[in-house]
Amino acid sequence: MNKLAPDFLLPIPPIFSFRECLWFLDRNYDDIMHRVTETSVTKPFRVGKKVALLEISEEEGKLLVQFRGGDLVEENDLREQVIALFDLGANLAPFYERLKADDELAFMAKEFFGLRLIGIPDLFEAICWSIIGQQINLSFAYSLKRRIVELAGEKITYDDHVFHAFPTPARVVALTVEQLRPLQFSGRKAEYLIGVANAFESGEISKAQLLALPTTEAMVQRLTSLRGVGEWTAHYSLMKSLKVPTSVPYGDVGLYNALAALKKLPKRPSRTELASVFAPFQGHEAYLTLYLWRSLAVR
DNA sequence: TCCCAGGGGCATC
DNA sequence: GATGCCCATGGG
Repeated sequence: MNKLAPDFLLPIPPIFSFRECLWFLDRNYDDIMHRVTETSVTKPFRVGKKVALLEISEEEGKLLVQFRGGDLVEENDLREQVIALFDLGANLAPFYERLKADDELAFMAKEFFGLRLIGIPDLFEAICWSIIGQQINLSFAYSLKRRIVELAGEKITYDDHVFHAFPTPARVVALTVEQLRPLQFSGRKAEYLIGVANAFESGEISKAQLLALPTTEAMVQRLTSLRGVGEWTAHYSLMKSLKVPTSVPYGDVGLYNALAALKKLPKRPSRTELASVFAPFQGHEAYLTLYLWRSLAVR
C-alpha cells in the first residue's frame, strides 16, 4: 500500500557515508536549499506541483525520513526523491576498484569513503543552478541563488525556520530582467534563466523528454540548444539531475585545478590529456569528477 | 590594482 | 574549428 507522507526508512547501500554526504551539502557555503546539522538535513522536495519538507537522518544503519511540513505526497515518490538526492542506487564498488588502482588517486577511496553524488532531482533547478554558477566564484553564486529563491521560491516554515523550494519555471517566467538586475544578476544570466524557464513552460524541454533520448550525446545536443547552456552546463546538469554516469563537465576550472594538483596536468589540459586520465574510469567519469572536486576542499 | 571564478555567445578568420 | 572579445561582480 502506498501511504501518504508519514515517516519511513530507507536501506543504506554499501560504500555510503551519511556524514560525508552531509559535509558535501554544507561545505561552508550559504546554500538556501537546505539546512544541515551535525546529524541531519532538512530540505523541501518537489513532486509535480507539490512540495514536501523532509528531514533525513541516520538511524541504526538506515536513513530515517521524516515529514516536516508542506504538501502530502505519495511515499513512493518521496522515496524516489531521497534515493536521487543521495544516489543510493549506484554501486560504487567498481569505481573504488579503479581508484585504488591509481597511485595518485587511491587516497580518495579512503579519505572520501562513502561520498555519493548529491543530486538535484529537479532538472530545471539543475540547469538554473549551473547557469548561475557560470564564470563567477562559488560564494557569489550561492548568494545569487539565495536571492532568486527568496524572491520567487515557495516557502515552508518549520521549527521557526523558513525553508525554500526552488521556483518553478512558471514562477521564473513571470520574472523580468529588470527585476533580477538589482539582485546582481548580469543581464545575460537573467535572460538565460528566464529563457530556460520559457523552454520548460512551452514543453520544449523536460526531464522525461531527455530520458527518452538514446544517447548522452543526443541529450547534450538537446540541452545546448537552449541559450545559455553550453557543454559545461549540459554535462553538469546531466550529472546532477539525470545521474548520467559518464558525463564530465569539460571546461570546468575546478576539475582542471584538481587534476593539476594530483596528476600534474597543465592548467588548461587538452582533450587528449583529459582522456588519458579518464580512460581507466570509463562508465564512472561523473564519480571521478565528483571526487576530484572533493579533493579541492580542506575539511 | 590585477587576476581569477564550477562559461557561453558571438563575430571573425 | 580555432581564436578573441565581451559580459559582470565578488573574492583573494
